Amino acid sequence: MSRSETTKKVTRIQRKKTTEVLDAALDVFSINGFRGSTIDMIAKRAGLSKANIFYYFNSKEEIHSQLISQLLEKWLEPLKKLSATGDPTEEICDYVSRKLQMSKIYPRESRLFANEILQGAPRIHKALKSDLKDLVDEKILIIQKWSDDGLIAEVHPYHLIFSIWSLTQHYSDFDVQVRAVLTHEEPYENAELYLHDLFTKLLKP
Amino acid sequence: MSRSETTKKVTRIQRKKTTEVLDAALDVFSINGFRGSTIDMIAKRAGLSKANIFYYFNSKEEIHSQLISQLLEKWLEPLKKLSATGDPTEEICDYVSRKLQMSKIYPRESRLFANEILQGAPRIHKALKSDLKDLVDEKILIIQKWSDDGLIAEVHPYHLIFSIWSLTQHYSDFDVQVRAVLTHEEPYENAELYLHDLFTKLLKP
DNA sequence: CTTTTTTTTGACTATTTGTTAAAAATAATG
DNA sequence: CATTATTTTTAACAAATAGTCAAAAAAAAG
Repeated sequence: MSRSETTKKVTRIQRKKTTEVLDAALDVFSINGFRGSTIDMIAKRAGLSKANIFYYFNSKEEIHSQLISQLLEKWLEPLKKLSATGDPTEEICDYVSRKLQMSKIYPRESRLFANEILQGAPRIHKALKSDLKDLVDEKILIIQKWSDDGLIAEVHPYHLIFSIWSLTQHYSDFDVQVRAVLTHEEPYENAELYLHDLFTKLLKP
Repeated sequence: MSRSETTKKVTRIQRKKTTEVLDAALDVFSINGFRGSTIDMIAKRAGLSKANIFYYFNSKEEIHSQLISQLLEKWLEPLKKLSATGDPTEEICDYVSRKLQMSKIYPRESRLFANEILQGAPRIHKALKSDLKDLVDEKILIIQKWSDDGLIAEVHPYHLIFSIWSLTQHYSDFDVQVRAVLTHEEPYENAELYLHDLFTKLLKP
C-alpha cells in the first residue's frame, strides 16, 4: 500500500516529493499525453526511482488525475472574473489578456489540457459538460445583454468565447510552430497588441 | 522484409490494404499520438492481424511518417492559393473559409498535426522551418504590401496568419469541448459567419 | 544512543508491444 | 491443373511497461 492511501499526517518530505513528482509528471504528460507517458519517464525527470514513485502515488492514473483536477480550477479562473458591471469591451479585452497570460505562464498546463481534449476528453468530459458549460452559459448571458443593449457589436457569444480560447492557447500549444515561423521576435510581445486590436474592432458597436 | 521494401509492381490488394491501414492509423494516431498508439489498435481498426500490418509496412515509424508527409502537403495547400492579384479582404476571407473547410472535412488530419506540434514537432520540425516558413514568408510579403498600400488595415501579418490557423483549427482539434458547451447548434454553421465578420472588421482600412 | 517510523531500493511478476521467421492459405499465371 | 507468386496466420521473441514487495537505508522520535 502506498503512502497516499494512509491518512496520517503529512511529513515535509512527503509534501516536497509529491510536489516534485507532480511537476515532473506535468512535464511528461503535457508532451506525450497519458498513454504516451511512462512512470519511468516521470521518475527520471523527478530524480526518483520508479518504485519510489509508487510510494507516493497508487497508480499512473492517480498522478494524471491529480494534475487534471488542479488544472480545471486554474483554467476556469480567468473567465470567472469576467464581470457584468465593468465596461463591456474592456471586460472582454481583460479576459483575453488574462487568458494570454495563462498561456504564457502555464504552457505545460495548456498542453496537458489540449492533449486531453484532443483525445476526446475521456477523463474530463463530464466536467466540461457541467462545470465548464455552466460557467460559460452564465457569462454568455452577460455578453448577450451587452450585445442587446448595443454596448458591443452583435456577435455570436459562444463563438466569441471559442475565439478567445483558441487565439490565446495557440501561443502555448503551437509554440513550436509559431517560433519556427516567427524567428525575429518574441511571439507574446506582439500577440498582446494584436489580440487587443482584434477584439476592440470586433466588438465596436 | 516487408512488401514495402521491394520495388516490384504493386498489386490491387496491396494498394487497397495499404490505404486501409493508413486510414486506420490516421484514426488511431490522431487521437493517441505516436507514442500512445499501438500497432494492435491500428490492426484491429483495419481488420487485420498485427503481424499482417508488417507485411505492408516496415515499422510503426514508417506508417506514421507516411501519414505526416501526406499531411504536410495538404496542410499548405490552402495558403498556397492566396493570390496577390485578388481583392485583399476577400482573398484573406477566402483563405479563412478554405482553412475552416479543411478542419471540417479533415478533422483527423488536423488532430494528427496538432498532436505532432504539441509534442514539440519531433518529426516535422525541419519542414516547419523550411517549407512552412518559406511559404508563410512569401505570403507575408503580399499581406504587408496590401497593408502598406492602405488596402487593408495595418495588422501584424504573422499574427494575422496565426490567428487564422488557431481560429479554424480550434473547431476540429477542440471539437469535444466546443460541443460540450455549444449544445443546441452545429458549430461549423455559425463559425463560418462569425469568422467572416471577425476578419472583415479586423481588416477594414 | 536506541527505537520507531519513514523513505528508498532492487529484484520480481505479469502483461503489452514492436518485430521477425516460417508455415499455411490464397490468388495469379501458364 | 500445376506451379509460382502473393498474402495471411501462427508462434515466438526481446524489450518495455505498470505495478508489487520485502528488505535495506535514512530520518525522526524518544
